[in-house]
Amino acid sequence: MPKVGMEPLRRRALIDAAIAVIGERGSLGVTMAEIAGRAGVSSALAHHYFGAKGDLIQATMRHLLTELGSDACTALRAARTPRERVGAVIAVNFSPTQFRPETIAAWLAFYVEAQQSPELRRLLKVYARRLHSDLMSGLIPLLPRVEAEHMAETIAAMIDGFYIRRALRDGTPNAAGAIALIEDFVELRLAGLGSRR
Amino acid sequence: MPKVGMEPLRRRALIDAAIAVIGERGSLGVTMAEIAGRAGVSSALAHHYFGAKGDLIQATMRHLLTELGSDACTALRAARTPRERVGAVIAVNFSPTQFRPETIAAWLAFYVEAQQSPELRRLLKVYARRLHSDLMSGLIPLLPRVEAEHMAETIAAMIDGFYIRRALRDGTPNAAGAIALIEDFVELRLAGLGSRR
Amino acid sequence: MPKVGMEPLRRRALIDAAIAVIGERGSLGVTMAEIAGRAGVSSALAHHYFGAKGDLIQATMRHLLTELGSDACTALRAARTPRERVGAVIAVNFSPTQFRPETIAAWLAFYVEAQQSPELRRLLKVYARRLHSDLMSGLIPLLPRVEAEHMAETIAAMIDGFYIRRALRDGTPNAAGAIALIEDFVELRLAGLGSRR
Amino acid sequence: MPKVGMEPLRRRALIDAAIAVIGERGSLGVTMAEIAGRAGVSSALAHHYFGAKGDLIQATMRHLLTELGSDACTALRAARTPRERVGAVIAVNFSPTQFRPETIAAWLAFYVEAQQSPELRRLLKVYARRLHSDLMSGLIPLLPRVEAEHMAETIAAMIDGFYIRRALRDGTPNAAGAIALIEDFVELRLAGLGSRR
DNA sequence: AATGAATGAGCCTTCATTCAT
DNA sequence: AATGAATGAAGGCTCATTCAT
Repeated sequence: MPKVGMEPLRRRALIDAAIAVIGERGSLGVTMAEIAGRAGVSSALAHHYFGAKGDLIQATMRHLLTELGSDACTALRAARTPRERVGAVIAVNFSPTQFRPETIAAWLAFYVEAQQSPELRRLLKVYARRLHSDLMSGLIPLLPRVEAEHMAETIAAMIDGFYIRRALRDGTPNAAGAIALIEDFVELRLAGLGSRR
Repeated sequence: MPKVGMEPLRRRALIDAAIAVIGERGSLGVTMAEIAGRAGVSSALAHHYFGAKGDLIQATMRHLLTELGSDACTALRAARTPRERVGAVIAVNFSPTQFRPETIAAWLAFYVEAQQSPELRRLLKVYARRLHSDLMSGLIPLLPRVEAEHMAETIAAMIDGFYIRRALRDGTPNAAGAIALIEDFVELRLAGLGSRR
Repeated sequence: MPKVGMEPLRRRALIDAAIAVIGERGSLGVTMAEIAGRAGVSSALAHHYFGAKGDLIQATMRHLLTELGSDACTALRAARTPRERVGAVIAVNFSPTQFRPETIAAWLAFYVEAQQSPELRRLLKVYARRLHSDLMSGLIPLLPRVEAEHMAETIAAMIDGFYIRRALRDGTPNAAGAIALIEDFVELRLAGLGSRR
Repeated sequence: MPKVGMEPLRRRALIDAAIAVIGERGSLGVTMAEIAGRAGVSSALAHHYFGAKGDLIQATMRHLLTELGSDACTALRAARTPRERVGAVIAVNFSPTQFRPETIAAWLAFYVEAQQSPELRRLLKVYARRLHSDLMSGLIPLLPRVEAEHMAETIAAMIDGFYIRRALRDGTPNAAGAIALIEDFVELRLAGLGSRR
């Protein structure tokens, strides 16, 4: 009995395996055989579904991006005020689904690889733009445009900064601490400007 | 043309070449032959002086670390007040010698690789600790201990965050902008606490 | 042409090729490419099936050992008397399947390599022990224990000695001559003791 | 002050170093750098004095051969009767100067290498011939020609056999045991023929 | 749909050897 | 007399990729 409709299942399994393996090793220098093995299939099958290794890597990153995007979307929908929108964007980046050691490691690996691969860089820019616009959607009502821009940039840098710094820590990353420090900054800035929350 | 005393020259040339090549490619996945070729020597010579590839990589990172350390030292000596110390530490990380595309790329590559290599991780932790203590040396006189700790952590994250974000930009990184945003945060926080500058 | 179930065929072909090449060159310093080429496959495939070069070498030696072991077993089963057992053990070591130039050369190469490789040494000791016990199974009924031990040791030394000496000869080794000289010694010793054949 | 007359000293030191290193590693696969290092000089100097590596190896073997030859000569001169000559030849091969682990290992390595190198094979044949004629000089007066030939060949095989077998043992080789077993054979054979000692 | 078989290309590393000093 | 400097050549090994089944 020929198995039909396996394609989406296999693709998903391979992408999950890629995240797991890349996360564990903290590098894109993992082999196709490792990824395929983790997914329980042969490396030939991985090529069958994704073509070259780079394509699987890209698909994996796209998956991460999509997941983050939908998480952000959900969080933003639940926000009632502009200030809550800002908090939601920050929180989602440190949510248990995102801020796991393996995901963090994978993100960093992608950042580095992006310098060689225009396609990966393009994808990361998509993410950066979206993060920026998500933040701005909350900040614009609270601050003058220029200050909002600055603040969005600073928050984004802090998020990435905590990601990269946690990568050095052993053990579980401390999401709550990171959120607290960023929120602290947001509060301070908004208070200083007598913002209309 | 003298043929003696080449060792230090070659070692230095190879490390410089390593930074250049790693920086260009944004990855430690460069070949010994590339690095050696850039330095104008054979790959065999690189092995002769450094042993394995990993050793050259480590030496390169140590070099970067040392350079940053001495830059920081110099900058700190010139600072007259605690507040100036904080500014000096921030500034040095974005000085023209440090915040160049190739150096930035190399740093990121090291961060990622650190997850696989305990030795590289150790080196990065040294850097992190030093950055922290340098910042604290300026913050302690200005803030209560706990707040100083938090602030040091936040500043460090912002520095790393701007590094990683600049890696995505094409063209020259904007050091001044990054400094301004971080300084802005520092000012805000110190003002808010009515600190004794 | 079937493309499945190649593994045992390839493994065997590679081991045979290894014996041939090592035999020709009289040294383990042959390249994987040479062995693989002789077997008609790429060196990558040799690594695929055996891992490292050392593993192929070990497998090859194990093969030689196994073959000698089964030859000896067959020969011993055909022996009717203790005296015939002794003769069988001697004969089998100089049988056309064992006492060929390439096999001899391979054995010597293994002996030498054994001094560096504990694993090879272990394997050679297995062979030595088996030869000893095979000889003893025939000698014990014919001689007092101590004399039997001595004789077994001497015969073993003569076998190895003729092997190493034949390695220097050009052309076909003279198996019959070696057997005759060893048998001569056995006869002499047994006669001298008035043994019960 | 220029050092003069260093050549013979250096050559000797390098040959001794070669024996030591080859003996330790039990293989000719040692590097020129290792040998030179053991002799306390640079590898370039080894090339200066010996040319290629093969030349040093040959010189080393020639040295071993010469030493054994002069040992044998001395021993033979002290022998009063033909029977003593036979004993002397046997004994000299197991004397403390010859039957040391490192010398044994070196000999075996040479035997194996001889299969690749005509020059080394030639040297080993010289040794074999000399051993044979030394033995014959004692056996001819004691036995008919044909029997003497056979016996010389057998003794030679036993000597080489004990060498190769000792290579597998750990620890100090047992010279006395080997001599006893060979002498035992000699006695037996001579007694059996009612020889005229 | 899936895989074992197979390989070419490339990289790290070693080492004998040469040369200028 | 002696050596540090330097390299070409080669080998082991890995890995993405293809192909026939």
